[in-house]
Amino acid sequence: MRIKAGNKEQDILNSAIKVFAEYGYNNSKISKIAELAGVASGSVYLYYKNKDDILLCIFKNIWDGLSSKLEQLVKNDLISPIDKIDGMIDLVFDMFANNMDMGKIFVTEHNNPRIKNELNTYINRFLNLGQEVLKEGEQQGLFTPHLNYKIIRSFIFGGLRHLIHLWADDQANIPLDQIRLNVKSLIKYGILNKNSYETFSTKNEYTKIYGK
Amino acid sequence: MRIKAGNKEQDILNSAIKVFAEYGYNNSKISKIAELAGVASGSVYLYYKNKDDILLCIFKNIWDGLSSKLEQLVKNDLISPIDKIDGMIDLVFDMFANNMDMGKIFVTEHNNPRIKNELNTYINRFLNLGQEVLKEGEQQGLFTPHLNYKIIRSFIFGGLRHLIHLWADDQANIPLDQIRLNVKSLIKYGILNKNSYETFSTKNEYTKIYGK
Amino acid sequence: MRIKAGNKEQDILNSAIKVFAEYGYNNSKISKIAELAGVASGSVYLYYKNKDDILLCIFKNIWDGLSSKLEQLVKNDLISPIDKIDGMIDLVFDMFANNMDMGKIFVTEHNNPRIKNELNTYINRFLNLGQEVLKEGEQQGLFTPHLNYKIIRSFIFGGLRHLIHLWADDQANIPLDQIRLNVKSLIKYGILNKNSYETFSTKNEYTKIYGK
Amino acid sequence: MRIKAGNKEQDILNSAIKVFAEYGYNNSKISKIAELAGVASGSVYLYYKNKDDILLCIFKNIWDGLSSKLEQLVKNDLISPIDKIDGMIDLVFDMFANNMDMGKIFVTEHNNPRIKNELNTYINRFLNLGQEVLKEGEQQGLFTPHLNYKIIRSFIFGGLRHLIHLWADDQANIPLDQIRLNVKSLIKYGILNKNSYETFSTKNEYTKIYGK
DNA sequence: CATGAATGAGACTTCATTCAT
DNA sequence: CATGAATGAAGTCTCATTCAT
Repeated sequence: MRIKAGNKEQDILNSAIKVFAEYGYNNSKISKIAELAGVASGSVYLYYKNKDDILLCIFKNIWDGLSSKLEQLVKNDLISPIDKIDGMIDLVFDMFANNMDMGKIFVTEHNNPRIKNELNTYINRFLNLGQEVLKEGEQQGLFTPHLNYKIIRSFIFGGLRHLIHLWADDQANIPLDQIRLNVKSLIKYGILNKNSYETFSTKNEYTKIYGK
Repeated sequence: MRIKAGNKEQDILNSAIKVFAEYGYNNSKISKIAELAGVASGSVYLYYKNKDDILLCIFKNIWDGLSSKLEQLVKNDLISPIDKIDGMIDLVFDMFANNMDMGKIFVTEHNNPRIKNELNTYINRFLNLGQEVLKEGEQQGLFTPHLNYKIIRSFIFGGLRHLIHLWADDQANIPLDQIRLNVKSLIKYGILNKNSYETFSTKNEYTKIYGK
Repeated sequence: MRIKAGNKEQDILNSAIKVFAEYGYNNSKISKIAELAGVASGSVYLYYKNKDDILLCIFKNIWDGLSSKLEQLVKNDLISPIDKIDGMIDLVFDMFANNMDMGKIFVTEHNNPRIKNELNTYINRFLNLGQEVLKEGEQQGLFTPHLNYKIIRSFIFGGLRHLIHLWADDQANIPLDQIRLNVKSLIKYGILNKNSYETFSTKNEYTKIYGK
Repeated sequence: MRIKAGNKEQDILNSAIKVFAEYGYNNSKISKIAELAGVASGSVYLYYKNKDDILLCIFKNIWDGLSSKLEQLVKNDLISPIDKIDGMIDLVFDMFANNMDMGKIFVTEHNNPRIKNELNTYINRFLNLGQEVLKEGEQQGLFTPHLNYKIIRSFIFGGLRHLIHLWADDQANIPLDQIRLNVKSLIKYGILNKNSYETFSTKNEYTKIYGK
C-alpha cells in the first residue's frame, strides 16, 4: 500500500489501520506502526501529534469519504426517501467493502474515550443526514408516522456497525451483498409477513403510545 | 479469623463496573477500583485473578442474568414468536434499565480482545435463542420467509447494543420506554407506511434474490 | 513427616524444608509452607519470627546435628587424624543421606545474604574442627607439612557441598557410597599414581613456595 | 539519530555485576543497576530482555572467556595431563583474579533456578573437558586408576567455586597464589605425607571397592 | 525532514506480615 | 493458641514521546 514516491503521512496511516485492526488501539504500538510503514518511530510524530491523533485521523478519513457522497444523495430531490435509505446503506457498505481493516476499527474503537469528543461531530453529521431522510419520508407519507427517528437512526447505525464488524472479522462467512439486502428489507418491511402484518398491526393503537 | 466484612467481592465488582464505565477498561486502574470499593489494592486479587478476570466476571453476570429468563421465554410454546421477540427486547432493556454502567461496559468492551474468546460462548447462546425464535416465526408463516436470520439477529443485536449505549451515556435524553416501542415497531413493521408498503413492495421480486 | 500429636513447630520446619528444596528460598511462599504443614499461614509466625528465621533454623538443625558428633570424633585421641578425616566426611554424608531436601537447601541457600551473618558461626565451628584435625595430622607427620589448611579445609568443604547437591538433585545417578570413597581417596592420595608421584614430585621444590 | 554514548550495554552489565555481587540476584533492583550504569531504568530493557537475561549474560561471559582457552589447553597433545590440570586451575583463577564481583556471582547464583537450564550447557562443557583430561591421565598411567572421574571433577569444581567465593568475599585474607598452589597440591598428592602414604595406602585394597 | 536510542512515569501484581476474631 | 482475610509496599516491565545528531 505504501507508495514509494514518498507519501509517508499516508503510509503511516495505512500502516496504523492495519495494526489497529489487528491488535486493537490499546495493544498497538507506535513502533509497530512505524516499522510497517517503513519509517522510524520518531517520524510518526512529524505527521501526527500523538497516537490518539492517528486514530482520530482514521475516523476522519472514514467519515470524510462518506460525507460528500451522502450529502449529494440526501440533497437530491429527484430520489425518493426510500431509495435514499437504500443508498445510504449501500454507501456505508461500499466504504468498508474495500477496506475490512477500517471496518474493524470503525466498530472496535468507535467508543474510544480518547477521541470520542472529536468524533461526535462527524457521527452526528451522518446521523442527522439519516434523520433528515427519515423525516422527509415521514412527511411525504412514505414512512410510518410518529416513529422517533432519532431512535430509529441510531438503531440502524448500531445494527450496521455490528454487521460490518461481523463481516470484517470473518469475511468468508457472510457475503456483503446478502447483508445489504437483508438489512434493507428489515428496515423497510420489518420481519412480519404481510398476512400477519394485517392481522396483528392496528396502527391506531400503537401510534398513540409512540413518542415523538 | 477476620470475618469478611460485608461482601467485598461484590463491592469490588460494583466498583469496577463504575470505573470501567467511566474510564473504559484500558484507562481504569486497579488502584482506583480498590479505592472506590474501600479495600486495599492487593485485596482485589483475593477475589479476582487479574484485571481481565474482573471484566469477564461482569459480562458473565450480565449474561447469566439474561440467560435463564430468555430460555424460559423462548421455550414457552404458548407465546407467539412475535411476542417472544418483543419479550426478548424487553428483557435486554430491563437488564440495563437499572444499571446504566453495565450498559456502557456492555457496549464499549464487548469486543475487548482480552475476553473475546471467553465471551463468545455467552453471546452465541443469546444469538442462537434469537435466531430460534425468528426461525420459529418463519415456519409458522408469521415472519417474512427467506430472510437470512443469522444476519437479522446480528443487526438487531447491534442496534440494541448501540441504543443501550446511547441511553446509558445520557439517560435523560431518551426514555427507555420510547426506545423499546420504536425498536419493536421497526423490527416488526419496518419503516414503510402501509400504503407505501403496498406500492413499493413486490415480494416476489426480492425473495428471488435473498439468500437462505 | 507430620506427627499428628501436634508438634506444629516441627511440622512447619519439615514443610519448609520440602518447599525451600523444591522452589528455592526466594520462590517459596509462606502460604505454601503453611498449607503443606496443615496450619494457617498466620500460625507460622507464632513459631518463627519471619521467613528468614525459618531458613536459619533449618541450618541450625543441620549444624547442630553435626556438631556434637563431630566434636566427639575430633576430641577422641584414640582415633588417627587420617581416620578422623574419613569420619568427618562420613558424618557429613550421613547427615544428608536420609534427607536429600536438606542437602539441596544446604547448597543452594548457603550463601543467602539474609542469613549469612548468623550462619557463619556454625560453619566456622565446623571448619575449625576440620582444620584442627588437619593440623593435628600435620604435627604428627601424617599429613603433608606446609599446606595451608585454612585453604584445604575450604576446598574440601566446597567440594563436598557440590557433590551433595549433585547427588540430591539426581539421586539415582551417583551412589552416595561411591562418592564417599572417591572423595576420601582424593583427599588422602590425590590423583597422581604412585609412580608418577615419585617421578614428578620433588617435595623440596614446592615446599619453598607454599605459603604458611 | 542519537548515537550510543559509550557502550551502554557493557555499562549495564558491569553495573549489574557489581549490584548482583553486593546484594545477591533477588535483592538487586533494576533501578539500582540502571542508576549505577548512569542510564534510565527503561534503557536496561533495550539491551536485555529481562532481569534473568542479565544474569544469564554474565555467566555466558564468564564461560565464554574460559571456553576457548580451556579447549586450547586440553587439545594440546604436547602438554602432560598433569600440567593440564594445573593449567585448568590457573585459568579458572585467572578468570576471577581481576574480577572479584564475577567470582561472587559465580558462586552465589550458580544454582539460580531461573537460569539453571540455560547454564547447564556451559558448565557441562567445562566439566567434560576436565573429565577428558582426567581420563587421559588415567590411560597414560599417570593418574590413579579406578577413580570415578565424574565424581572427582565435580568435587574439584565445587572446591574451586567455594574458594573463589571465599577469596572474593575477603580478598585481603587469602592470596590467590597460595590458593592455587595448595589446591594443585591437594589434587595431585592428597594430604597424606609420603611416608604415611606408603604406610596406610594399600592400593589393592581399595581399588576393589571403587566403582568405575 | 529523518532517525532511533533514550527516557521515565506509571500500571499490574505479588506476598510477607499483621491482627481482629 | 489459631485463623486467614486483609494489607500495602515494592519491583518489574512497557511504551508513548522526545531530542541530539
